[in-house]
Amino acid sequence: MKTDSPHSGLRLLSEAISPHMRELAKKEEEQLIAESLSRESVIKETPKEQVEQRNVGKRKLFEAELMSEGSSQGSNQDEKEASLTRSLDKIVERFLERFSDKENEQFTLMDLEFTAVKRRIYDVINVLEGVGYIQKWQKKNSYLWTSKATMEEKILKIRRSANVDSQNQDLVATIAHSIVAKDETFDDLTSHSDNSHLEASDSSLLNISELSNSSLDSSSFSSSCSKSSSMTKNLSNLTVRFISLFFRISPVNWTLTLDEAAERLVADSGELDLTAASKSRIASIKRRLYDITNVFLALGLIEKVQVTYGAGVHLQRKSAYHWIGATSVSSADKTGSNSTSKTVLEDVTHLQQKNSIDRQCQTSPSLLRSLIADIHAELDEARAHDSISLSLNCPTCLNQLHRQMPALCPHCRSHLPAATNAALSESSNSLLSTKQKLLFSPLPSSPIASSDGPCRRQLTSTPLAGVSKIASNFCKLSSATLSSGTFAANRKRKSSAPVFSTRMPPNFNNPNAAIPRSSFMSTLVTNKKPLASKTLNFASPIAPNHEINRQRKPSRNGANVHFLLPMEVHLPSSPKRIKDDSGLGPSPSLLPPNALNPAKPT
DNA sequence: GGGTCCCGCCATTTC
DNA sequence: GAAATGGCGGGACCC
Repeated sequence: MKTDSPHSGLRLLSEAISPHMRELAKKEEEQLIAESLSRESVIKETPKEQVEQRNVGKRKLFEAELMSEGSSQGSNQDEKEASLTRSLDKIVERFLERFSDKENEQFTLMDLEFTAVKRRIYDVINVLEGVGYIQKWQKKNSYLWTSKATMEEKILKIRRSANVDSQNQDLVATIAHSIVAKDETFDDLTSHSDNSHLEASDSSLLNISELSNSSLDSSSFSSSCSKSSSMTKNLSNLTVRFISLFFRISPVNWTLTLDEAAERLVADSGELDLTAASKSRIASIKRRLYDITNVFLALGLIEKVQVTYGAGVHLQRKSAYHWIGATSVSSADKTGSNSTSKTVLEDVTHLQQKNSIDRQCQTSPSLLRSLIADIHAELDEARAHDSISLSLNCPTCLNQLHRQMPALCPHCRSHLPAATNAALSESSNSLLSTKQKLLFSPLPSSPIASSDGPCRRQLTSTPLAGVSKIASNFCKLSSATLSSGTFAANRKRKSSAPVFSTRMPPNFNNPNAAIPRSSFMSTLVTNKKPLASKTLNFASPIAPNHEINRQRKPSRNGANVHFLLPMEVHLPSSPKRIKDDSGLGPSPSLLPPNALNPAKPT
């Protein structure tokens, strides 16, 4: 745009808007210029003050220009000032009002039929771009409002790129392999698990980078973490990375504190240390995350919750944000239904995560490490008691073969015949299936007939089944049912650690029972921008049972109880059986990046 | 005193 | 060179 004075551009812009606004802007411009000139004639201002005066005038003019024909009915300047939307969530609401029924609509800032401070609009646009609602159009000052479906698709991509699924599938595969590969040590297993986790994280960084379709060159994202420093400086990219953190840091409960997120984002860029610069960087990122969360709250993508760490005198409470997807709390939830709050991700992907192994394994490596220890103990016990050996012998050395996947005899290292391998494989698969059923079994698909209203579900004592049970939340389980399931009765689990309590509090099934205030609290979010809406306890998953049990409490209106899974707990690097855990300790992101990848003992 | 978030300076990018 | 864009830190406000 060719301009010959600071105000000529604004004049051109004002000509493009309504006659009313054009008149208004013209008057304001004349008034401001007149005021400025009169001041200059009386007071000798410094150049800086002059510039500032001019900038203020320009800002006011532009903000006036952004006023719509419909909303510009106010006759005086005070009303206009008051009507200027300044907060990000309000601006998002205006965006949604303006574009809620639109799809793939191109627009410029001048097309926005609401009043807002321009600088804030840029913030919102950038976040909306990161979410996928908006795409920057080819030419300057032009944007494309896509659609909710596009946004959901992008979020799904972000989540997939977080590699949670593949990461956990790797872990499951590792566990499954360990079940049949008796000679694999626990050290190897944990080392493998952690490596896969870190590899997944690293690759997710790259994928997330590629996902960002901002104006920055995507190739600059793909080389190293150190280069990601510049990535985090772009609000759109920061938005993408922030979303991915929900699935990376907290793959089960999708809940983050801003401290964790900021620290992790800085750590990802290789800047996390104890220097003042690093702390300043974290503080700066946090400011941006506040902006992003405000937009997310207005979009209904997250909800604000309170999380507690530890217990007793060590109890710490913090605000956090829980990813809920694009669907707000359903009316069914508000009326007391047992249904979960459905996320858009579920809608889009049709993932039946609730009872799937995949879902069950979306948990922390440390938890899985503990589980692996359980599995080994259980298998040792089973082998000892059930004599699960195979009556197949190596044709070369005649030693007895065990259920192992390699096609080599473990004794003489000779190649086994195809028929022997097939038999071994079949037997291994059978054993694996049995053990998976035993160890990973989801909740029974058929509800158990119950005399006290809603269907009850049988449960197992398996830690992962416990995960599933909590994840599938809202299942009403009486303590009697919980402790008397067939599996639980038949299998006396010798767990190394109470990974998850499978016992509900005594009065859980009795809505009239008094429940202590300190219990798990969850209330529905009624406002788009709630204050502290939920209280979640993120005590260690391997904390004593009573700690877990204290987490549960019906919501204030008795309508909805959210069970969120415990946050990741970092275990000692030693691959010993986990005996206890206080549930305290630094937040995951405070730990060095390699904390999850203890050096493999040599 | 810390969490939150609005304000606006000013560097960078775009035209 | 002007305008658009947006990174960034200050600081007000609130609890």
